[in-house]
Amino acid sequence: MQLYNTLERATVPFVPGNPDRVTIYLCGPTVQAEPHLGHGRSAVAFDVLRRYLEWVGHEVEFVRNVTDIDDKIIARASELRMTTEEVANEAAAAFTDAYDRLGNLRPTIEPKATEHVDEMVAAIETLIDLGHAYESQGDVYFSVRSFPDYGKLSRHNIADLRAGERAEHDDRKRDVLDFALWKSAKPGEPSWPSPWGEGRPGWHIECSVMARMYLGDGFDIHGGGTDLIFPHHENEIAQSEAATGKPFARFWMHNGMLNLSGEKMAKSTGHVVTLLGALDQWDAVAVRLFYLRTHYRKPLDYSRAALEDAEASLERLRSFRRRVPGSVEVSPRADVIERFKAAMDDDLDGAAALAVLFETVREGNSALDTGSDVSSLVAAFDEMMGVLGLTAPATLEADDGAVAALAATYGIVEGDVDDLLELRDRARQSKEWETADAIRDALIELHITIEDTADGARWHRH
RNA sequence: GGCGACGUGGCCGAGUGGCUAGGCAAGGGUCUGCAAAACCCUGAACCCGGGUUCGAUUCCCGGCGUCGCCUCCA
Repeated sequence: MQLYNTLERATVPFVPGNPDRVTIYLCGPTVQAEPHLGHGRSAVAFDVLRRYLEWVGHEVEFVRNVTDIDDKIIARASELRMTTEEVANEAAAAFTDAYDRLGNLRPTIEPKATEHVDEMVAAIETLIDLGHAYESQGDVYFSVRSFPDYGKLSRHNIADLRAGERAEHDDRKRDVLDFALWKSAKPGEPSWPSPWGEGRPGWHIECSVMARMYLGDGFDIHGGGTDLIFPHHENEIAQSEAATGKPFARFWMHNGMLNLSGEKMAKSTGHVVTLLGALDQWDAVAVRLFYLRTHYRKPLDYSRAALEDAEASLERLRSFRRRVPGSVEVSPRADVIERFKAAMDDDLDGAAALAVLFETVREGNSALDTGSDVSSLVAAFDEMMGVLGLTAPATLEADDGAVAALAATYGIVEGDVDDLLELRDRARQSKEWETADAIRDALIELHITIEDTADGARWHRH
């Protein structure tokens, strides 16, 4: 298997340090507000990585942190007159809900920053002892020039960074590029005790500490969005490797941004489509398919049309599977699985993997039309759908109220879709096509599609 | 200004130095109640200008354009 390693700027063979336990750390969200579609993309990209690794036989330790203390959470809490804990818990619950609905497996460990402050303080002390950090007016900063490799991930060099520095000069820092490991607390802010007074950890040290604590030094894969390469991941490397002298993570994987009207979706600008909102509007599996259609490293543009396209594609997959009800017990067709693996082994080429899936559907449909055995194709289909996390049934519920209202117009009290289908069936039998078609068309308006088959009418939410 | 990514048919989107991506939409057909849904089939592309090559959408150089990072951010 080959993966693109940002550290090398190349796609290179991926061999786990320990094949029995592949270790992945993914930068999770800062829980200040509810998730948007971009967060979902990152979560899905790495969920597919994890599922694929497990499918090919690895055990995977998958850590995704929750940053539940930072300046923005504090600002939001004071704005809403809530505690930072309340803000964080509420947002974290929204993330969990949205990620579950997307069909992501839960991380094996989901550490919270606030539960690891002691370890962070210890790590900062180590950095001070080693001369890589210094205290200044209750803050502690990492000294960038003390780490010669600084810039190796983002391919920046210190001189260029200084030249392009836009941040205002802060006289507590010895160098504009130095970044905070510890921030002193202002009155009323949540804080933890430390040798430098009451305060809170800086964002970057949180990830360094939690990653090393759960996965050890030199773990396999560190992931996140491309927007985190600099400074966040660069700083994580600096802190960790300065402290230990050992490599921090072996592979760095970064997912591309989700764009809205050609521009990056970002909380800070309010330029967002919320994830939960999208999941109320579209089938969760369609949203997932929308992500997977584009290679994970490329930018992906959100649009209504793109989601509708994904929805239609998903329907093709589902209707194929509906033709062969139940589970299949035979082994999957080997050539299909081989092609699927080839696509996934090539830096998780989801789009190419989907092509294999759709080709399988076409071949399967043709075989069904001629009455050939399709069980090994269906088995392969199920395997691939499982690895991609697309097997969930339709997630959007029929609107019971609207259906009942429709039924009422035909004199049915508290009717459901099945009642309407029964009515339509009777109309069809007596060749009252207008009535039958009116019911069908009205149901389509309610996102319910009817399929007339030899065994009678079936319906599904679309 | 520095670093980086990308520009493929109507739309989305893989990939390759010469040989079919795939999806959506469109057109044709099968089935059917003339339908709907479903299924099958079909076509069309590689930003511009040079260069390397027997041959480039694919490699190299230049241009134009879009986007990301350089500040919090998945």
